[in-house]
Amino acid sequence: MKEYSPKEIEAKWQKVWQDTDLYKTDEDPSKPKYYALEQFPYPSGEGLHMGHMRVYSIGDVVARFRRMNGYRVLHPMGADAFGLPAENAAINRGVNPREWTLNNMERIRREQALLGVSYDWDRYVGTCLPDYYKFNQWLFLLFYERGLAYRKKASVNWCPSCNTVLANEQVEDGRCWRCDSEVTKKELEQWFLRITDYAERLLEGLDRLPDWPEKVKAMQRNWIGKSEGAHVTFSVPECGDEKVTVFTTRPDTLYGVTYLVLAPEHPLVPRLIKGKKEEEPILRFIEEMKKQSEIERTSTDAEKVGYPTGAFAKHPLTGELVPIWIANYVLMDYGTGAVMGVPAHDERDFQFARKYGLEIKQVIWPQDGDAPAEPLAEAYTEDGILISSGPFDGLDNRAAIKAIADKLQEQGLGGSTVNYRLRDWLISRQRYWGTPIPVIYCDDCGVQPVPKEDLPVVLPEDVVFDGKRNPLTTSETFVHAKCPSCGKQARRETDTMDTFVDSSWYYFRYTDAHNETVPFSPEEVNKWLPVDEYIGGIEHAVLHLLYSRFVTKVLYDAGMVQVDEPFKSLLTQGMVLKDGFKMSKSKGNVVSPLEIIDRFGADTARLFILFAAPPDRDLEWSDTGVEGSHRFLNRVWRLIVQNEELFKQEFTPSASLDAEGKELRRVLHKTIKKVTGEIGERSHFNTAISSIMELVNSLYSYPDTADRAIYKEALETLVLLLAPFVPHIAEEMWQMTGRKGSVHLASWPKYDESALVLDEIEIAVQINGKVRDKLVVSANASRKEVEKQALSTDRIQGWIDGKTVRKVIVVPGKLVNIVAN
RNA sequence: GCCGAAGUGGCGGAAUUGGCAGACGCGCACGACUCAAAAUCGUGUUCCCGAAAGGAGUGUGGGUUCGAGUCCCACCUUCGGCACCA
Repeated sequence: MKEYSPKEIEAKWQKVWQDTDLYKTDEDPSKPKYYALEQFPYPSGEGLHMGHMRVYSIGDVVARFRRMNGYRVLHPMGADAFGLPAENAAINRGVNPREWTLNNMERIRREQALLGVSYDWDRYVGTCLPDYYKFNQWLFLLFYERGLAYRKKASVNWCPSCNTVLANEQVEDGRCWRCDSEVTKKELEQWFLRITDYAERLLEGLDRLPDWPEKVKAMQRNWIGKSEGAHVTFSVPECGDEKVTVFTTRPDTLYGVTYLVLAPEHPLVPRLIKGKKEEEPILRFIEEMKKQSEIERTSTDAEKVGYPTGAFAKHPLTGELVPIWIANYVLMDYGTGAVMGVPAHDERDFQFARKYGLEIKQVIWPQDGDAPAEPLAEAYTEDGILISSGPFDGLDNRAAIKAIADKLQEQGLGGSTVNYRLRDWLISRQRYWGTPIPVIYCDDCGVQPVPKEDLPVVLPEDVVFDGKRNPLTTSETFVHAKCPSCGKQARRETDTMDTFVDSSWYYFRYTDAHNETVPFSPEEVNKWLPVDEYIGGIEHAVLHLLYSRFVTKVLYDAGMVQVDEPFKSLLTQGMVLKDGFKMSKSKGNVVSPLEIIDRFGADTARLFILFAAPPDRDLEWSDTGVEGSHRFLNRVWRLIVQNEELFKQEFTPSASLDAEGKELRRVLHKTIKKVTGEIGERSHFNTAISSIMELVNSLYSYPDTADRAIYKEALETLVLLLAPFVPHIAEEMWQMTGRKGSVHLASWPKYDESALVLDEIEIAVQINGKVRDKLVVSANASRKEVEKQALSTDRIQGWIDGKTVRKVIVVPGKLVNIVAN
């Protein structure tokens, strides 16, 4: 008998598919579209790992399933190829980043092909190639024209190890997302994209994404950090017209303010303390704060430390003077960098007031409680009724939030406002291997964007990689440029763009990958977007996925795309674990996909990874599990090979099937229904596969003497059902059944609801909810008949003997429950 | 502290609308084939007691219901995100 030899057939079919352009995108406009997309890989020097293997296997099932179901499917692949590792390789190994990256891209592409994935390689996109990054620059200019790209001097996150600034989203627990070094602060002039303008739309859009995991939406909501409250402006009489505006979510407690606190970096601080005895210690304190790392500064259990400035602010409604303090717990980059202290109704303020002996004034009182205990033992943060609040006394505090904000508004002293935690996206990077920001600085004309017709601004080759400076600053030919406006000598921007800019629009580019004049044409992009299923890792929940949504909304506003959300459905695949831990070199628990493919074939590897867990859950690698999957494929293989003779025979479907044939037909159609639903509706590939396994078990126990026509049909259908999961072996077996043409172009089988109906059904008979007997009844038996039969069996009679039957519940087709006592 | 997800056999996991808990696979045990082994095929496999009948059982405690892994209330544990956020 012919042996199953994955090596041989996988190489054979991969070549055939390539030679026949089998996976070239179907453009037939009469078919419904489907865009299946997996996050493109970062071509590091490591090659393919199990995480890749998993995401591509999932995406490939989705794409193949849709193709067989009559969709025209876009299923492209590319590489996210700019970024630090290539540049560091250049420094450490003395290689050229471009060559290094192109080699890695080629390698990962080769390894992806070994998985047997159905990509349209003609649409390949590599972000480090000038024909791609040209349009990063084009898009930057679009943002600039629309007032969404701006340059400002700000205190920014600096990674001392990567020698570059980072966006807020790229700092995790005060550490660099890539190298884990502690991030410090630096005052630098940098380019930002105005994502904060889109905060509300980014938040609101999440409600229109029912097919996104709740988890990711929650993370984005958290990150955007919407907070409703009010601005309140206090004046500082001793400083003339100076004002301090605070943000609060509790304007209802305004009459309980007994002090203000400013962040140490607040611009007003120097004026408040100038010439006072407080000046010296406060300046020392500010210096100390500056030296602290982000981690120390924002740690929840850091001791609250404050200093009085000696200055006082005038309460906007009472006119009372309250002391102004500065303290470490107030952050300059949230709200206004100033807060009002209401110790009676805020735990943190309470703590602070206790420590420094500040006044605690209660202004809210429980609805039906007794007079407030003096002094308060802890902050009262519940709802209640206002007291000691002038005209607002007796008002419910919820109502007072609005009433007091309105009053402030009326008097021009503040009013309701919304605050977001989200900061603008800092995109400048002081590194070489990225897209040059297309800007020129002219002494006479100022900031000058590079004209679109001059794009791309190409990365120069004459640079020095010494690990100390931004290499671009070492290229004379690059730095010196002519001012596009006046033509005089000018200086070119040497920073490059965050690579997350590159990946925030690549899925548009796939629709029109070779367009030389614009990033993509509206016709092409509108044919395919939104992405119907986007598959990738959870680690991009607030990075790539947030940036992509932002960029899409800007392109929507610019009239370039018709969608304002790029990814209709999102599937975040879990990690691949070994012995309970993420695979990593340092743990020494890495299993190489290529080794597995070499030993068992890609089909086995794909099958195992899809079968071992639902896609969104972490998956525990199991060597014996892989062997099990391989065993299953061998089992299927033998089933087909053993029946090669059968496939040569023609059958006219028999008018009446024998009992076994009928049962097989029922199992077959049940399987089609199950597999179709599990892939198409639920993305539960593990249960789809398990039901195929059950079908195979049925085929193995099907007697030789029973109907052959249905047996043959079941075998052929089995191959079709397996095709999305294990494309090579399915293709080989499809040929054995005598079919011409690829199984991957065949139609997905349809199920016949009437085949699912049974003549007789086994139902459970319960007494008081416990199963006591089983009963086989005719499928069309009436409730009454079923009840009668259930009550009449010997076993049931024995159980109800001496008891009174109170009630009998008949659930048709399922069970009978007899209530007796 | 706030938000999100999850807790089911020895293990991965299944049970889609409240209806026979443990599908499918791994592992394990036994059997067949074999001189033997591998491969393959078959049988069994939640736990306890038992010859059988039975009893217990989906993190814990309560509730709703004829009936709860599934719904409600209160808690525990684990994982993930945010957080001196005003």
